[in-house]
Amino acid sequence: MHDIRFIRERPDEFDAALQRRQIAPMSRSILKIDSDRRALQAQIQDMQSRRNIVSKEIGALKALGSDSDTLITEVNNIKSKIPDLESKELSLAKALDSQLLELPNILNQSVPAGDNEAQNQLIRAVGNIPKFTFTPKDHVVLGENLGQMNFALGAKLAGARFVVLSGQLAQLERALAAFMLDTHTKKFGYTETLPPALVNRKAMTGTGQLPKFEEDLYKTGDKWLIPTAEVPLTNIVADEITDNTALPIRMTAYTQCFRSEAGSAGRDTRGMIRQHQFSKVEMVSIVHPDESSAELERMTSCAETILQLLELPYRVMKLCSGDTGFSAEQTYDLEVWLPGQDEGRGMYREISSCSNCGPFQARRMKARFRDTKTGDIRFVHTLNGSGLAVGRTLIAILENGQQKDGNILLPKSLHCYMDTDCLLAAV
RNA sequence: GGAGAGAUGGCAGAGCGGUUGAAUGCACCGGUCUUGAAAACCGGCAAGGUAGCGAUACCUUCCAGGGUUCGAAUCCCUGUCUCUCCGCCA
Repeated sequence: MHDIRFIRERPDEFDAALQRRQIAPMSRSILKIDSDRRALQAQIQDMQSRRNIVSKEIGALKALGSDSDTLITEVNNIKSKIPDLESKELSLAKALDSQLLELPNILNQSVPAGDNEAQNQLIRAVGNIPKFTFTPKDHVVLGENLGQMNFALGAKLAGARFVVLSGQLAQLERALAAFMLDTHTKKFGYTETLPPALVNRKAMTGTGQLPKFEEDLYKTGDKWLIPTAEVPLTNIVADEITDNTALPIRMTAYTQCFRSEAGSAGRDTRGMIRQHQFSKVEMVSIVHPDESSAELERMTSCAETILQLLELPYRVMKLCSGDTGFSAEQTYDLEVWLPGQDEGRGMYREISSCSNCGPFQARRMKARFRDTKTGDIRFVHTLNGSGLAVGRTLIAILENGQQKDGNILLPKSLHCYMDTDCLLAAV
């Protein structure tokens, strides 16, 4: 959400920021509503003030046993006029709110201009792309050869975009989650957290999924299934005022994530790349405004460490203006190398996304901190990042570790979690 | 699911129709004292908004939404959540 005072003071700057998001100027229409509302508000406040004064006088007169009928008439007269003005004021406030809630975050200056992912900026590539003496297979073939990845069964139980893992692959999923959580908690100081997987409308609005992206979400009753643990983790600080001394707050969680994938019909239909349900280890940081830029770099490197420890080659991309998400000021994507994609030619695929949301989410959810020295109360900055998407990591392990015979060599970091260094093909 | 109790400032906790935006304690901030610290003492300290250059004034908010009243933290209704007891249960 945007600061209305910023729009009042610097409407041109605001419109320019919208422009970068391919949105037409809005400051004029927003400020019109805003000034109408404030005029109404001033009028209401004058009446309320008079009402309060007269009511106190009535009280004083009653205490003396004097007659107060004229004053009561006056107050009733004022009161009869207030509700109408209030309802007008309320509808303007709602109009303003609904406009502001649907506008995306202002991009950081450093975000490169661009229409789509093709214009994202390569920051660095890390690790060696494996060379194969044979045409590498994709994870679907590898998983089915292991006899432990069954898409037909997923379809039978739930429908398209579901899978059933079994045996060592099911264990691998659990091993990866444990390995990631252990790394983030022990090495990087994140607090392991197990949040609800269903949340209310308020939480979804706080992080920015609602009101604009309802169609991407699954809903049951009056609750929504989380599309990412970012939602419950970030909303932990909603409506709170924490002392600056408690910052930064760093949390990590392993959860299932649910996405309707409404906008991606036909894309990535093969394999486990894009499922309705997937698991992810998420990192969330709540930080002082001065620290959020550095925290984004730190968080990104936490996610990178996982890839490095798993010996997976990847690259870091800085998202361009057209590819940066609604709530983010700035985003780094980590893309892992998947040698089995594109008929065995291989390609990079997103496996993590680390974003600095600045005060955008904090303002929506009223997450603030108090500077105990100055007494100032300000909005915190929030960041979130995947560390990592577990299903896609599993894919990467299979495709990068594959041998000619269909066996899968596991990275050293996982040996103790898997009690083996290799998955053996069943066929 | 049944029966009761409750929801007040960062926390604990008074208040139960008007002078209460809210006692008191803790925490926090400033100061006195001290070589320094602790203790003690003094002072400050809710949030959001509107108007104003500003001192400041005013409005709203005591879980949320309705209602009663000239006036509601206080009374009534609904919802949400919490606690206690009983039942059921992974």
